Amino acid sequence: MTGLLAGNRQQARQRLAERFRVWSEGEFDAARCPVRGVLDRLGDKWTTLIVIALAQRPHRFGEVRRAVPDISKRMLTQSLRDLERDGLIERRVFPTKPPSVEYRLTELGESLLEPLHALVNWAEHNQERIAAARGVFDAALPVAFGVETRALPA
Amino acid sequence: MTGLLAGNRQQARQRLAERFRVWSEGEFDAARCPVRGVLDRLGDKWTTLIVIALAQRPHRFGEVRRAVPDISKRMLTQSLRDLERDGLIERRVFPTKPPSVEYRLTELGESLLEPLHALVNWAEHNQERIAAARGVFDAALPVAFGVETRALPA
DNA sequence: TTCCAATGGTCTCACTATGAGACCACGTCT
DNA sequence: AGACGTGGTCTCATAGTGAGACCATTGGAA
Repeated sequence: MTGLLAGNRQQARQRLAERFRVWSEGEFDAARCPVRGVLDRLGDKWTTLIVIALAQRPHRFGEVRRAVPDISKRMLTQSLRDLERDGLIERRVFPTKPPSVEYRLTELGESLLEPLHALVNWAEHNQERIAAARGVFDAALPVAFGVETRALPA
Repeated sequence: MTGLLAGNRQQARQRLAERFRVWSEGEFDAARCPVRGVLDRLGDKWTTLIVIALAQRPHRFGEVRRAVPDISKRMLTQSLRDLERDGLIERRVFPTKPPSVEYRLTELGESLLEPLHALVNWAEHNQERIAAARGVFDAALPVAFGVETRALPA
């Protein structure tokens, strides 16, 4: 197991490093690297959750809201707009009374599910290790001591 | 191509939907779903970039800062702390004068590179489609018209 | 009949997270 | 002697976010 996995990991590492080097070359325009823009969107707290919710099936506005209970209407609207603007979801209005609106993944949005699934998978597999690490870190905080372990010791 | 890719996509879709359903069952504790916590961290604008930067090799504080130029010292410090707390990176202090500090990925952090690479790969492959979609969306904004296409038409 | 809920949003207000930049203590280079 | 680089922390102004009021309409319940 170590062999193949380590191989994949090394490959991933090298490719990411390579990408990063490429981005860093030339003057740094900040928005010069388009991946930044894309990652920012995905990095959004709600965006990812909405996409996952829509992975099941199309949802209406209220359904999304119920599926992701702790999102405010304001942010839900904004996230849906952003997602629609980026072409990841599609918005359909039906002339019912009152009018109903349905959101569904586009083909582009669906293509995102694969890498997203890889990430969610990783998160599920490693959440315990992360929780453990947090416990260790928090326990090691120099609360009882007056010792400042972070500032420069001079 | 359509066959295999579509197959993977369907699989990803179904698995994500399945996960989401599981999370949604029982009363929603918000923090009940640990994946939320992990995704929030990854969703962080800077976290991901720092991890990618460290994929190359260990970096010192100032090096990370130069690698990700538009991050403030404040957020860099905080992001590095969070990453360290989650066990994704390790912090080493060397007793040089002035003391130098090195950050490197842990094994857990390195394991994140694989799904992260998948995501970055997707972002690079699809950034043009996204940019195009944004263009279309922005062009379709009812600026010239007084028409409000978003609010309910009553 | 009248009142309430649900539809999909928008708008305002308060709070919080973020970025810019000063400051620190030390040592080295000019 | 004065400026700079080390890795941070601290304050302050501004940006982003969440809570909740509000809107217009219609259907169902009281």
